[in-house]
Amino acid sequence: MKWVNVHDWPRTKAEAYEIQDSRIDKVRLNGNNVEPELICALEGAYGYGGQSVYAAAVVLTYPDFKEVDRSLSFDTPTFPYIPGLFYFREGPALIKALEGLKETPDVIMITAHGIAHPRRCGLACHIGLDFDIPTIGCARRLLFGKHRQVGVNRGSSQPVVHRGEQIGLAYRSKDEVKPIFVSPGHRCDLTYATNVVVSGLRGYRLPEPLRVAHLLANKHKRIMEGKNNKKAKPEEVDSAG
DNA sequence: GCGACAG
DNA sequence: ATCTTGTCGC
Repeated sequence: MKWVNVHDWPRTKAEAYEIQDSRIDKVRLNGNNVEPELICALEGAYGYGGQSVYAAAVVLTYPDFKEVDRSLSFDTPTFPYIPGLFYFREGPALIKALEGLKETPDVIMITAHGIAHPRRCGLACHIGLDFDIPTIGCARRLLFGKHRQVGVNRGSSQPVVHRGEQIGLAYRSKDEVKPIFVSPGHRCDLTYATNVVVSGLRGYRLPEPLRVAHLLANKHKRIMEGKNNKKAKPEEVDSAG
């Protein structure tokens, strides 16, 4: 895939906010109601000390989820993790992974928020803008907005709202497990995003595409770093052998 | 001022 | 997110 809407990468928080603010009005929440044929899932896994990111992009058929393409990437983020500016930390790794795909999916699902964000411009929105493609945010924790308690049974949900406006959905994807949070990123609405997420559930908390991407990203990381080859602590080096 | 805070 | 083993529970 091609990164079509390229922009400079910020070095400071102020620059990041500037870029984010300039993109808010470009986010579109319509234009997609057709069932996808190919879906892509994006996920990043952090290396030792959280100083490196291994990303995985996997393209699957929909709705049977057979893998047709995958791409792995590595990046050493320079931007810190700041709630609300997550894109500027993990974005480079995710973009690299997407650039390595030969297949072009109809929609991308990402472990992050879309418009359920303080400025309605979460990571999923940015990725959608970057590649001009529909994106769905599916996060494990709430970043912004409020919702009433979600019923304990699978399928229960509550709208995530802010000042009376619904910006996402808290959805119980599995009995007695914490809900997940769905919000559109770009070129789709919440209904579409929810449908795609829910139709991807296969008995686990996360929809199958993200589950696959998650496993892939972690596998990638372990292969590169070695499961038990983390940097030894100094004292262990001295006393060893 | 205090608490919250995607990964 | 990551560090980290076994272990309690369905």
